[in-house]
Amino acid sequence: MKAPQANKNVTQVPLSDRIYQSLKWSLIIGEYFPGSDLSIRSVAMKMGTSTMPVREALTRLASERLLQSSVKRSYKVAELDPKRVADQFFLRARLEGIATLLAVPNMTPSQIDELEALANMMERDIETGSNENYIVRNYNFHFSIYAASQNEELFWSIERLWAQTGPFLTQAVRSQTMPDEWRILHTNIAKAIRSRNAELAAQLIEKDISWGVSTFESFTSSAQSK
Amino acid sequence: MKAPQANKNVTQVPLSDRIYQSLKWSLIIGEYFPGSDLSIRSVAMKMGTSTMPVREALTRLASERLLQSSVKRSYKVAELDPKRVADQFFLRARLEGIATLLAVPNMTPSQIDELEALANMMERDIETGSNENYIVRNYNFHFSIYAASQNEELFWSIERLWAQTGPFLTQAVRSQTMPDEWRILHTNIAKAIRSRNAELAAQLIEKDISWGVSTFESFTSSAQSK
DNA sequence: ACTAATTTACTGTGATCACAGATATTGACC
DNA sequence: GGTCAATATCTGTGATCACAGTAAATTAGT
Repeated sequence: MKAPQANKNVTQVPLSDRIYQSLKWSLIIGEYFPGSDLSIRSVAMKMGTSTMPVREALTRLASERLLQSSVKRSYKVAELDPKRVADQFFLRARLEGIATLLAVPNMTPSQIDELEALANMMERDIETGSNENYIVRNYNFHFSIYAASQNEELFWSIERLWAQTGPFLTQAVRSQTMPDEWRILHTNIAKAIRSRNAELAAQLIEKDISWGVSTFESFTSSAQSK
Repeated sequence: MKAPQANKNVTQVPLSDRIYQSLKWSLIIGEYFPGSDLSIRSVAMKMGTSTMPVREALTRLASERLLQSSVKRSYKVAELDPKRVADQFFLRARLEGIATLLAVPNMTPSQIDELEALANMMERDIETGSNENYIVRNYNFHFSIYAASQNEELFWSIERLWAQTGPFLTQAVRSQTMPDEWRILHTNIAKAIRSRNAELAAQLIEKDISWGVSTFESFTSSAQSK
Protein backbone atom coordinates (compact mmCIF):
# COMPACT_ATOMS: atom_id res chain seq x y z
CA MET A 1 0.00 0.00 0.00
CA LYS A 2 1.16 3.46 -0.81
CA ALA A 3 0.76 6.29 1.62
CA PRO A 4 -0.58 9.51 0.13
CA GLN A 5 2.86 11.09 0.56
CA ALA A 6 1.41 14.35 1.73
CA ASN A 7 4.10 16.85 0.90
CA LYS A 8 6.28 15.11 -1.63
CA ASN A 9 6.09 17.90 -4.14
CA VAL A 10 4.57 20.87 -2.44
CA THR A 11 3.94 22.69 -5.64
CA GLN A 12 2.20 20.56 -8.24
CA VAL A 13 1.73 23.86 -10.00
CA PRO A 14 4.40 24.38 -12.66
CA LEU A 15 7.06 27.00 -12.18
CA SER A 16 6.14 28.57 -15.51
CA ASP A 17 2.60 29.05 -14.23
CA ARG A 18 3.71 30.82 -11.11
CA ILE A 19 6.03 33.09 -13.04
CA TYR A 20 3.25 33.83 -15.49
CA GLN A 21 0.82 34.69 -12.72
CA SER A 22 3.39 36.79 -10.92
CA LEU A 23 4.24 38.83 -14.01
CA LYS A 24 0.59 39.25 -14.94
CA TRP A 25 -0.21 40.55 -11.49
CA SER A 26 2.72 42.93 -11.70
CA LEU A 27 1.29 44.27 -14.94
CA ILE A 28 -2.15 44.72 -13.40
CA ILE A 29 -0.94 46.66 -10.40
CA GLY A 30 1.37 48.75 -12.53
CA GLU A 31 4.79 47.58 -11.44
CA TYR A 32 6.02 47.76 -15.01
CA PHE A 33 6.01 50.86 -17.18
CA PRO A 34 5.41 51.26 -20.91
CA GLY A 35 8.54 50.31 -22.83
CA SER A 36 10.07 48.27 -20.01
CA ASP A 37 12.31 45.47 -21.24
CA LEU A 38 11.70 41.94 -20.03
CA SER A 39 14.31 39.60 -21.44
CA ILE A 40 14.10 35.90 -20.75
CA ARG A 41 17.51 35.68 -19.13
CA SER A 42 17.16 38.77 -16.96
CA VAL A 43 13.82 37.62 -15.57
CA ALA A 44 15.19 34.12 -15.06
CA MET A 45 18.09 35.58 -13.10
CA LYS A 46 15.70 37.64 -11.01
CA MET A 47 13.46 34.63 -10.36
CA GLY A 48 16.36 32.32 -9.66
CA THR A 49 15.27 29.73 -12.21
CA SER A 50 16.48 28.57 -15.56
CA THR A 51 15.32 30.29 -18.73
CA MET A 52 12.80 27.63 -19.62
CA PRO A 53 9.84 28.47 -17.36
CA VAL A 54 10.39 32.20 -17.90
CA ARG A 55 10.39 31.62 -21.61
CA GLU A 56 7.00 29.94 -21.41
CA ALA A 57 5.61 32.68 -19.20
CA LEU A 58 6.74 35.48 -21.51
CA THR A 59 5.51 33.56 -24.56
CA ARG A 60 2.09 33.30 -22.97
CA LEU A 61 1.97 36.96 -22.00
CA ALA A 62 2.97 38.02 -25.49
CA SER A 63 0.37 35.73 -27.02
CA GLU A 64 -2.30 37.42 -24.92
CA ARG A 65 -1.00 40.77 -26.11
CA LEU A 66 0.15 41.75 -22.65
CA LEU A 67 3.71 42.08 -23.93
CA GLN A 68 5.21 42.93 -27.28
CA SER A 69 7.70 40.63 -28.96
CA SER A 70 9.79 41.46 -32.00
CA VAL A 71 11.82 38.95 -33.97
CA LYS A 72 14.99 38.76 -31.92
CA ARG A 73 14.57 41.68 -29.61
CA SER A 74 13.65 41.59 -25.99
CA TYR A 75 10.08 41.21 -24.84
CA LYS A 76 8.76 44.54 -23.68
CA VAL A 77 5.72 46.27 -22.27
CA ALA A 78 3.92 48.06 -25.10
CA GLU A 79 4.80 51.69 -25.65
CA LEU A 80 2.05 54.21 -25.25
CA ASP A 81 -0.12 54.27 -28.39
CA PRO A 82 -3.12 56.59 -27.86
CA LYS A 83 -5.34 54.86 -30.40
CA ARG A 84 -4.60 51.44 -29.03
CA VAL A 85 -5.11 52.47 -25.42
CA ALA A 86 -8.35 54.17 -26.34
CA ASP A 87 -9.52 50.94 -27.97
CA GLN A 88 -8.63 49.03 -24.83
CA PHE A 89 -10.55 51.37 -22.54
CA PHE A 90 -13.50 51.32 -24.91
CA LEU A 91 -13.59 47.54 -24.68
CA ARG A 92 -13.16 47.66 -20.92
CA ALA A 93 -16.17 49.96 -20.58
CA ARG A 94 -18.33 47.65 -22.67
CA LEU A 95 -17.26 44.39 -21.07
CA GLU A 96 -17.30 45.63 -17.50
CA GLY A 97 -20.71 47.17 -18.07
CA ILE A 98 -22.02 43.87 -19.39
CA ALA A 99 -20.47 41.97 -16.49
CA THR A 100 -22.10 44.33 -14.00
CA LEU A 101 -25.52 43.89 -15.56
CA LEU A 102 -25.13 40.14 -15.21
CA ALA A 103 -23.69 40.33 -11.71
CA VAL A 104 -26.17 42.56 -9.88
CA PRO A 105 -28.99 40.01 -9.54
CA ASN A 106 -26.49 37.35 -8.48
CA MET A 107 -24.77 39.09 -5.61
CA THR A 108 -25.62 38.02 -2.07
CA PRO A 109 -26.13 40.56 0.72
CA SER A 110 -22.91 39.50 2.42
CA GLN A 111 -21.02 39.98 -0.81
CA ILE A 112 -22.46 43.46 -1.07
CA ASP A 113 -21.42 44.08 2.53
CA GLU A 114 -17.85 43.24 1.59
CA LEU A 115 -18.16 45.57 -1.38
CA GLU A 116 -19.19 48.46 0.87
CA ALA A 117 -16.42 47.68 3.31
CA LEU A 118 -13.93 47.80 0.47
CA ALA A 119 -15.39 51.08 -0.76
CA ASN A 120 -15.00 52.60 2.70
CA MET A 121 -11.40 51.50 2.95
CA MET A 122 -10.71 52.85 -0.51
CA GLU A 123 -11.99 56.28 0.53
CA ARG A 124 -9.67 56.14 3.48
CA ASP A 125 -6.79 55.06 1.24
CA ILE A 126 -7.33 58.15 -0.86
CA GLU A 127 -7.28 60.38 2.21
CA THR A 128 -4.14 58.81 3.60
CA GLY A 129 -2.56 58.72 0.18
CA SER A 130 -1.77 55.00 0.29
CA ASN A 131 -2.07 54.35 -3.39
CA GLU A 132 -0.69 50.82 -3.24
CA ASN A 133 -3.54 49.70 -0.99
CA TYR A 134 -6.05 51.54 -3.13
CA ILE A 135 -4.91 49.78 -6.26
CA VAL A 136 -5.27 46.31 -4.77
CA ARG A 137 -8.64 47.09 -3.16
CA ASN A 138 -9.86 48.59 -6.40
CA TYR A 139 -8.97 45.34 -8.14
CA ASN A 140 -10.77 43.29 -5.50
CA PHE A 141 -13.80 45.56 -5.62
CA HIS A 142 -14.25 45.32 -9.36
CA PHE A 143 -13.44 41.66 -9.81
CA SER A 144 -15.66 40.46 -7.01
CA ILE A 145 -18.44 42.02 -9.08
CA TYR A 146 -17.25 40.50 -12.34
CA ALA A 147 -16.91 37.11 -10.69
CA ALA A 148 -20.59 37.35 -9.74
CA SER A 149 -21.44 37.58 -13.43
CA GLN A 150 -20.65 33.86 -13.40
CA ASN A 151 -19.26 34.07 -16.92
CA GLU A 152 -15.68 32.86 -16.78
CA GLU A 153 -14.83 33.92 -20.30
CA LEU A 154 -16.04 37.43 -19.60
CA PHE A 155 -14.07 37.53 -16.35
CA TRP A 156 -10.93 36.36 -18.10
CA SER A 157 -11.32 38.88 -20.93
CA ILE A 158 -11.68 41.75 -18.49
CA GLU A 159 -8.71 40.65 -16.43
CA ARG A 160 -6.66 40.48 -19.59
CA LEU A 161 -7.65 44.04 -20.43
CA TRP A 162 -6.63 45.20 -16.95
CA ALA A 163 -3.22 43.68 -17.47
CA GLN A 164 -2.99 45.54 -20.77
CA THR A 165 -4.00 48.91 -19.37
CA GLY A 166 -2.28 48.49 -16.03
CA PRO A 167 1.08 49.92 -17.08
CA PHE A 168 -0.63 53.06 -18.39
CA LEU A 169 -3.32 53.57 -15.84
CA THR A 170 -1.60 52.91 -12.58
CA GLN A 171 1.25 55.19 -13.41
CA ALA A 172 -1.29 57.93 -13.91
CA VAL A 173 -3.08 57.08 -10.66
CA ARG A 174 0.12 57.14 -8.68
CA SER A 175 1.14 60.55 -9.91
CA GLN A 176 -2.13 62.35 -9.44
CA THR A 177 -4.59 63.29 -6.75
CA MET A 178 -8.13 62.13 -7.24
CA PRO A 179 -11.01 64.55 -7.91
CA ASP A 180 -13.43 64.81 -4.99
CA GLU A 181 -16.48 63.74 -6.92
CA TRP A 182 -14.91 60.36 -7.62
CA ARG A 183 -14.09 59.47 -4.05
CA ILE A 184 -17.54 58.18 -3.21
CA LEU A 185 -18.07 56.54 -6.60
CA HIS A 186 -17.41 53.03 -5.40
CA THR A 187 -19.69 53.51 -2.42
CA ASN A 188 -22.41 54.58 -4.81
CA ILE A 189 -21.79 51.52 -6.96
CA ALA A 190 -22.27 49.31 -3.91
CA LYS A 191 -25.48 51.13 -3.08
CA ALA A 192 -26.81 50.71 -6.59
CA ILE A 193 -26.08 46.99 -6.42
CA ARG A 194 -27.79 46.72 -3.04
CA SER A 195 -30.91 48.30 -4.46
CA ARG A 196 -30.62 45.90 -7.41
CA ASN A 197 -30.44 48.75 -9.87
CA ALA A 198 -28.30 47.00 -12.45
CA GLU A 199 -28.53 49.74 -15.06
CA LEU A 200 -27.30 52.38 -12.64
CA ALA A 201 -24.53 50.15 -11.35
CA ALA A 202 -23.30 49.45 -14.88
CA GLN A 203 -23.48 53.14 -15.67
CA LEU A 204 -21.37 54.02 -12.65
CA ILE A 205 -18.84 51.31 -13.47
CA GLU A 206 -18.41 52.79 -16.92
CA LYS A 207 -18.06 56.20 -15.33
CA ASP A 208 -15.28 54.82 -13.19
CA ILE A 209 -13.48 53.64 -16.31
CA SER A 210 -13.98 56.95 -18.05
CA TRP A 211 -12.28 58.52 -15.05
CA GLY A 212 -9.37 56.27 -15.74
CA VAL A 213 -9.32 57.45 -19.32
CA SER A 214 -9.35 61.10 -18.34
CA THR A 215 -6.51 60.77 -15.85
CA PHE A 216 -4.65 58.78 -18.45
CA GLU A 217 -5.16 61.49 -21.03
CA SER A 218 -4.07 64.28 -18.70
CA PHE A 219 -1.05 62.20 -17.85
CA THR A 220 -0.07 61.64 -21.47
CA SER A 221 -0.58 65.27 -22.43
CA SER A 222 1.68 66.38 -19.60
CA ALA A 223 4.21 63.74 -20.66
CA GLN A 224 4.14 64.96 -24.25
CA SER A 225 4.94 68.51 -23.17
CA LYS A 226 8.06 67.50 -21.30
CA MET B 1 29.84 46.30 -48.80
CA LYS B 2 27.10 43.91 -47.84
CA ALA B 3 24.46 42.91 -50.31
CA PRO B 4 20.94 42.76 -48.90
CA GLN B 5 21.04 38.95 -49.15
CA ALA B 6 17.50 38.75 -50.36
CA ASN B 7 16.49 35.24 -49.39
CA LYS B 8 18.95 34.21 -46.76
CA ASN B 9 16.33 33.15 -44.29
CA VAL B 10 13.06 33.02 -46.10
CA THR B 11 11.07 32.77 -42.96
CA GLN B 12 12.02 35.35 -40.36
CA VAL B 13 8.83 34.22 -38.72
CA PRO B 14 9.48 31.67 -35.97
CA LEU B 15 8.42 28.08 -36.40
CA SER B 16 6.45 28.24 -33.17
CA ASP B 17 4.43 31.11 -34.60
CA ARG B 18 3.53 29.23 -37.73
CA ILE B 19 2.53 26.15 -35.77
CA TYR B 20 0.46 28.31 -33.43
CA GLN B 21 -1.32 30.00 -36.34
CA SER B 22 -1.88 26.70 -38.06
CA LEU B 23 -3.42 25.07 -35.01
CA LYS B 24 -5.54 28.13 -34.24
CA TRP B 25 -6.92 28.12 -37.76
CA SER B 26 -7.65 24.42 -37.48
CA LEU B 27 -9.64 25.14 -34.36
CA ILE B 28 -11.58 27.93 -36.06
CA ILE B 29 -12.59 25.85 -39.06
CA GLY B 30 -13.46 22.91 -36.86
CA GLU B 31 -10.78 20.41 -37.77
CA TYR B 32 -10.53 19.33 -34.17
CA PHE B 33 -13.34 17.93 -32.09
CA PRO B 34 -14.15 18.38 -28.40
CA GLY B 35 -11.94 16.13 -26.30
CA SER B 36 -9.29 15.66 -28.99
CA ASP B 37 -5.84 15.02 -27.59
CA LEU B 38 -2.96 17.19 -28.74
CA SER B 39 0.26 16.01 -27.17
CA ILE B 40 3.45 17.89 -27.79
CA ARG B 41 5.30 14.93 -29.24
CA SER B 42 2.51 13.75 -31.49
CA VAL B 43 2.02 17.21 -33.01
CA ALA B 44 5.79 17.63 -33.37
CA MET B 45 5.93 14.33 -35.23
CA LYS B 46 3.09 15.41 -37.48
CA MET B 47 4.71 18.79 -38.15
CA GLY B 48 8.14 17.29 -38.65
CA THR B 49 9.82 19.53 -36.10
CA SER B 50 11.27 19.10 -32.65
CA THR B 51 9.08 19.39 -29.61
CA MET B 52 10.23 22.90 -28.75
CA PRO B 53 8.18 25.06 -31.14
CA VAL B 54 5.13 22.85 -30.69
CA ARG B 55 5.49 23.20 -26.98
CA GLU B 56 5.38 26.98 -27.27
CA ALA B 57 2.41 26.88 -29.62
CA LEU B 58 0.38 24.62 -27.31
CA THR B 59 1.36 26.69 -24.28
CA ARG B 60 0.06 29.78 -26.02
CA LEU B 61 -3.19 28.15 -27.08
CA ALA B 62 -3.80 26.86 -23.57
CA SER B 63 -3.06 30.28 -22.10
CA GLU B 64 -5.71 31.79 -24.36
CA ARG B 65 -8.13 29.09 -23.20
CA LEU B 66 -8.29 27.53 -26.63
CA LEU B 67 -6.98 24.27 -25.21
CA GLN B 68 -7.18 22.63 -21.81
CA SER B 69 -4.07 21.56 -19.97
CA SER B 70 -3.96 19.43 -16.85
CA VAL B 71 -0.88 18.90 -14.75
CA LYS B 72 0.86 16.14 -16.65
CA ARG B 73 -1.81 15.06 -19.01
CA SER B 74 -2.00 15.79 -22.67
CA TYR B 75 -3.28 19.08 -24.00
CA LYS B 76 -6.79 18.66 -25.29
CA VAL B 77 -9.68 20.50 -26.89
CA ALA B 78 -12.22 21.31 -24.19
CA GLU B 79 -15.03 18.86 -23.70
CA LEU B 80 -18.52 20.10 -24.26
CA ASP B 81 -19.73 22.07 -21.24
CA PRO B 82 -23.15 23.61 -21.97
CA LYS B 83 -22.79 26.46 -19.49
CA ARG B 84 -19.36 27.36 -20.73
CA VAL B 85 -20.32 27.23 -24.39
CA ALA B 86 -23.39 29.34 -23.65
CA ASP B 87 -21.14 31.92 -22.00
CA GLN B 88 -18.91 31.94 -25.04
CA PHE B 89 -21.77 32.47 -27.47
CA PHE B 90 -23.20 35.18 -25.25
CA LEU B 91 -19.90 37.01 -25.39
CA ARG B 92 -19.65 36.48 -29.13
CA ALA B 93 -23.06 38.04 -29.65
CA ARG B 94 -22.12 41.10 -27.59
CA LEU B 95 -18.67 41.63 -29.06
CA GLU B 96 -19.62 40.98 -32.65
CA GLY B 97 -22.60 43.29 -32.30
CA ILE B 98 -20.35 46.03 -30.94
CA ALA B 99 -17.82 45.48 -33.72
CA THR B 100 -20.55 45.72 -36.33
CA LEU B 101 -21.83 49.00 -34.92
CA LEU B 102 -18.33 50.42 -35.16
CA ALA B 103 -17.66 48.95 -38.59
CA VAL B 104 -20.70 50.04 -40.59
CA PRO B 105 -19.76 53.73 -40.98
CA ASN B 106 -16.20 52.75 -41.87
CA MET B 107 -16.79 50.31 -44.70
CA THR B 108 -16.10 51.47 -48.24
CA PRO B 109 -18.46 50.65 -51.14
CA SER B 110 -15.93 48.27 -52.64
CA GLN B 111 -15.61 46.46 -49.34
CA ILE B 112 -19.39 46.11 -49.24
CA ASP B 113 -19.29 44.80 -52.82
CA GLU B 114 -16.94 42.07 -51.69
CA LEU B 115 -19.26 41.33 -48.81
CA GLU B 116 -22.19 40.83 -51.16
CA ALA B 117 -20.10 38.70 -53.46
CA LEU B 118 -19.17 36.50 -50.52
CA ALA B 119 -22.81 36.29 -49.45
CA ASN B 120 -23.80 35.15 -52.91
CA MET B 121 -21.15 32.47 -52.98
CA MET B 122 -22.16 31.33 -49.53
CA GLU B 123 -25.74 30.81 -50.71
CA ARG B 124 -24.39 28.76 -53.56
CA ASP B 125 -22.21 26.79 -51.16
CA ILE B 126 -25.28 25.85 -49.17
CA GLU B 127 -27.09 24.69 -52.30
CA THR B 128 -24.17 22.61 -53.50
CA GLY B 129 -23.49 21.36 -50.00
CA SER B 130 -19.85 22.39 -49.99
CA ASN B 131 -19.58 23.07 -46.29
CA GLU B 132 -15.81 23.51 -46.32
CA ASN B 133 -16.05 26.50 -48.64
CA TYR B 134 -18.96 27.89 -46.67
CA ILE B 135 -17.00 27.80 -43.44
CA VAL B 136 -14.04 29.71 -44.86
CA ARG B 137 -16.24 32.27 -46.63
CA ASN B 138 -18.27 32.74 -43.49
CA TYR B 139 -15.07 33.53 -41.63
CA ASN B 140 -13.97 36.01 -44.29
CA PHE B 141 -17.39 37.61 -44.37
CA HIS B 142 -17.56 38.22 -40.65
CA PHE B 143 -13.98 39.23 -40.06
CA SER B 144 -13.82 41.69 -42.93
CA ILE B 145 -16.60 43.47 -41.05
CA TYR B 146 -14.85 43.21 -37.69
CA ALA B 147 -11.62 44.46 -39.23
CA ALA B 148 -13.50 47.56 -40.34
CA SER B 149 -14.25 48.30 -36.70
CA GLN B 150 -10.61 49.33 -36.59
CA ASN B 151 -10.31 48.11 -33.03
CA GLU B 152 -7.55 45.52 -32.96
CA GLU B 153 -8.26 44.36 -29.44
CA LEU B 154 -11.89 43.78 -30.29
CA PHE B 155 -10.91 41.89 -33.45
CA TRP B 156 -8.50 39.73 -31.54
CA SER B 157 -11.03 38.97 -28.80
CA ILE B 158 -13.62 37.87 -31.33
CA GLU B 159 -11.18 35.70 -33.23
CA ARG B 160 -10.21 34.06 -29.97
CA LEU B 161 -13.85 33.29 -29.27
CA TRP B 162 -14.26 31.76 -32.72
CA ALA B 163 -11.34 29.46 -31.99
CA GLN B 164 -13.03 28.49 -28.74
CA THR B 165 -16.42 27.77 -30.27
CA GLY B 166 -15.09 26.35 -33.54
CA PRO B 167 -14.82 22.75 -32.38
CA PHE B 168 -18.44 22.80 -31.20
CA LEU B 169 -20.05 24.87 -33.89
CA THR B 170 -18.50 23.59 -37.06
CA GLN B 171 -19.21 20.02 -36.15
CA ALA B 172 -22.84 20.98 -35.85
CA VAL B 173 -22.77 22.88 -39.15
CA ARG B 174 -21.23 19.98 -40.98
CA SER B 175 -23.79 17.48 -39.81
CA GLN B 176 -26.87 19.50 -40.47
CA THR B 177 -28.74 21.18 -43.28
CA MET B 178 -29.41 24.87 -42.92
CA PRO B 179 -32.93 26.28 -42.46
CA ASP B 180 -34.17 28.19 -45.51
CA GLU B 181 -34.72 31.45 -43.69
CA TRP B 182 -31.05 31.70 -42.82
CA ARG B 183 -29.71 31.30 -46.32
CA ILE B 184 -30.18 34.91 -47.27
CA LEU B 185 -29.14 36.26 -43.88
CA HIS B 186 -25.66 37.29 -44.96
CA THR B 187 -27.02 39.00 -48.04
CA ASN B 188 -29.34 40.96 -45.81
CA ILE B 189 -26.45 41.90 -43.56
CA ALA B 190 -24.57 43.29 -46.55
CA LYS B 191 -27.66 45.24 -47.58
CA ALA B 192 -28.04 46.71 -44.11
CA ILE B 193 -24.44 47.80 -44.17
CA ARG B 194 -24.82 49.34 -47.61
CA SER B 195 -27.75 51.39 -46.37
CA ARG B 196 -25.62 52.34 -43.35
CA ASN B 197 -28.17 50.91 -40.95
CA ALA B 198 -25.73 49.93 -38.21
CA GLU B 199 -28.38 48.91 -35.71
CA LEU B 200 -30.03 46.53 -38.14
CA ALA B 201 -26.71 45.09 -39.24
CA ALA B 202 -25.68 44.43 -35.65
CA GLN B 203 -29.05 42.89 -34.96
CA LEU B 204 -28.71 40.52 -37.91
CA ILE B 205 -25.19 39.58 -36.90
CA GLU B 206 -26.44 38.60 -33.47
CA LYS B 207 -29.23 36.65 -35.13
CA ASP B 208 -26.60 34.78 -37.13
CA ILE B 209 -24.87 33.83 -33.90
CA SER B 210 -28.09 32.77 -32.26
CA TRP B 211 -28.55 30.44 -35.20
CA GLY B 212 -25.21 28.95 -34.33
CA VAL B 213 -26.40 28.45 -30.78
CA SER B 214 -29.61 26.74 -31.87
CA THR B 215 -27.88 24.32 -34.20
CA PHE B 216 -25.37 23.68 -31.48
CA GLU B 217 -28.12 22.92 -29.00
CA SER B 218 -29.96 20.60 -31.36
CA PHE B 219 -26.66 18.86 -32.00
CA THR B 220 -25.87 18.36 -28.34
CA SER B 221 -29.38 17.14 -27.49
CA SER B 222 -29.14 14.56 -30.25
CA ALA B 223 -25.68 13.60 -29.00
CA GLN B 224 -26.94 13.16 -25.46
CA SER B 225 -29.64 10.78 -26.59
CA LYS B 226 -27.22 8.47 -28.32
C1' DA C 1 37.66 65.08 -32.30
C1' DC C 2 34.58 62.71 -35.53
C1' DT C 3 32.99 59.14 -38.53
C1' DA C 4 32.84 54.39 -40.07
C1' DA C 5 33.91 49.66 -39.52
C1' DT C 6 34.68 46.05 -36.43
C1' DT C 7 33.98 43.57 -32.49
C1' DT C 8 31.69 42.40 -28.37
C1' DA C 9 27.55 41.54 -25.71
C1' DC C 10 22.85 40.29 -25.62
C1' DT C 11 18.56 38.59 -27.69
C1' DG C 12 15.06 34.90 -28.85
C1' DT C 13 14.87 30.23 -31.21
C1' DG C 14 15.20 25.39 -31.93
C1' DA C 15 16.92 21.01 -30.41
C1' DT C 16 18.00 17.55 -26.98
C1' DC C 17 18.19 15.41 -22.55
C1' DA C 18 16.76 13.69 -17.81
C1' DC C 19 13.10 13.26 -14.85
C1' DA C 20 8.72 12.48 -12.45
C1' DG C 21 3.88 12.03 -12.50
C1' DA C 22 -0.16 9.71 -14.77
C1' DT C 23 -2.21 6.13 -17.64
C1' DA C 24 -2.53 1.91 -19.78
C1' DT C 25 -0.85 -2.52 -20.15
C1' DT C 26 0.66 -6.71 -18.60
C1' DG C 27 1.31 -10.13 -15.37
C1' DA C 28 0.57 -13.00 -11.24
C1' DC C 29 -2.15 -14.78 -7.91
C1' DC C 30 -6.31 -16.55 -5.88
C1' DG D 1 -12.51 -15.19 -14.67
C1' DG D 2 -11.63 -11.46 -11.70
C1' DT D 3 -8.70 -8.51 -8.72
C1' DC D 4 -4.69 -6.31 -7.58
C1' DA D 5 0.16 -5.31 -8.13
C1' DA D 6 4.11 -4.63 -11.15
C1' DT D 7 5.64 -2.73 -15.36
C1' DA D 8 5.96 -0.40 -19.48
C1' DT D 9 4.54 3.65 -22.06
C1' DC D 10 3.30 8.29 -22.62
C1' DT D 11 2.78 12.86 -20.64
C1' DG D 12 4.45 17.76 -19.57
C1' DT D 13 8.41 20.15 -17.16
C1' DG D 14 12.83 22.13 -16.29
C1' DA D 15 17.55 22.66 -17.67
C1' DT D 16 21.25 23.23 -20.95
C1' DC D 17 23.38 23.91 -25.32
C1' DA D 18 24.47 25.91 -30.06
C1' DC D 19 23.18 29.28 -33.16
C1' DA D 20 21.94 33.41 -35.70
C1' DG D 21 20.28 37.60 -35.73
C1' DT D 22 20.27 42.56 -33.31
C1' DA D 23 22.05 46.37 -30.76
C1' DA D 24 25.67 48.50 -28.24
C1' DA D 25 30.48 49.35 -27.49
C1' DT D 26 34.95 49.71 -29.09
C1' DT D 27 38.48 50.43 -32.13
C1' DA D 28 40.68 52.22 -36.36
C1' DG D 29 41.31 55.58 -39.73
C1' DT D 30 41.35 60.23 -41.09
